[in-house]
Amino acid sequence: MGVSARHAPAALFSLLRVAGAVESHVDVRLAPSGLSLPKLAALDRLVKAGGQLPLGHLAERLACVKSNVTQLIDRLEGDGLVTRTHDPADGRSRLAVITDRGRERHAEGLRLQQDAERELFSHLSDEESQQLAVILAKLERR
Amino acid sequence: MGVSARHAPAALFSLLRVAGAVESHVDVRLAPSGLSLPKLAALDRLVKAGGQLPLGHLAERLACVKSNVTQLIDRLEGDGLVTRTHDPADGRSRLAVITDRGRERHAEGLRLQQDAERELFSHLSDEESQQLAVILAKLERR
DNA sequence: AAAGATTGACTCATCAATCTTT
DNA sequence: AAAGATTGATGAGTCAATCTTT
Repeated sequence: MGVSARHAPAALFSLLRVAGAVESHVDVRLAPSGLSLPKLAALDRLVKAGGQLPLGHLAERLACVKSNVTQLIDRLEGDGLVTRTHDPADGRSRLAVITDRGRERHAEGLRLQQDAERELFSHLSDEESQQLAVILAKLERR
Repeated sequence: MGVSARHAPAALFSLLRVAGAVESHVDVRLAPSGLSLPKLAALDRLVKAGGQLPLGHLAERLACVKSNVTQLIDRLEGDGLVTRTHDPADGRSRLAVITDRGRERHAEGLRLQQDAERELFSHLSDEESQQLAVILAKLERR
């Protein structure tokens, strides 16, 4: 990285803008399922965990704050996709349990999300996909 | 792009996660100025436009919906960084006008944002910056 | 009627404070 | 006291409905 090293101007805003566009594209594709990306992500973690998780663990796996999960589960419960039960092992803890409708919806949403993802990234060559992975890893490591 | 063409697994979530991390990193650096990235962006458009803009035009330049600008300007007005005036040319229109404090804050925030951006992207080689620009352009074009 | 702005209702995220259970 | 969850306030974004002015 020599004296001439200069990142593209407005790389920051470009990255944020594209990420926003990509996110909203996926959201649109997801809309027919009645799911948002955050809701799908929560259902996905539950399915991957075998159907249920304490809210605190779910927050960890979603990399967000616990109060956010409380509200997200409120909405998913309102949709009938999740229920809350007591944790038999610890009276302080609540379990989020996915319902049958929740599993169906998850399968549908996952399919739509993967279609959208394939569509978006199919415009990149193998080489570009590889480059992107490297660059994102570098950016993530501060 | 041959038969073997496959994008990196979870490229979508990787992109969204990194964008979120980058955004929050910049937000942290910006915090001492009392500005958020959306507030800085609004002030920046005003400065670039010579100090004032009708709210509708500001919404266009921020690529967001008008009601969002209404609320953003509410908050900036509360901070004393912007004032609202009537548009002499059209009674329906309101002008967002940046204040002196707003200009100072903008200069400070811009400096902090640019420092953070430089820091983030300095880890990329010239070549990688170039690659990133190309890839983001492709992703943006659907 | 159409354009500009605002308001109200909602999603999603944060933080600080609180309540309950351990 | 500490851990798990919730509540309340706030920021940032969307959409639909409304008010005012053209």
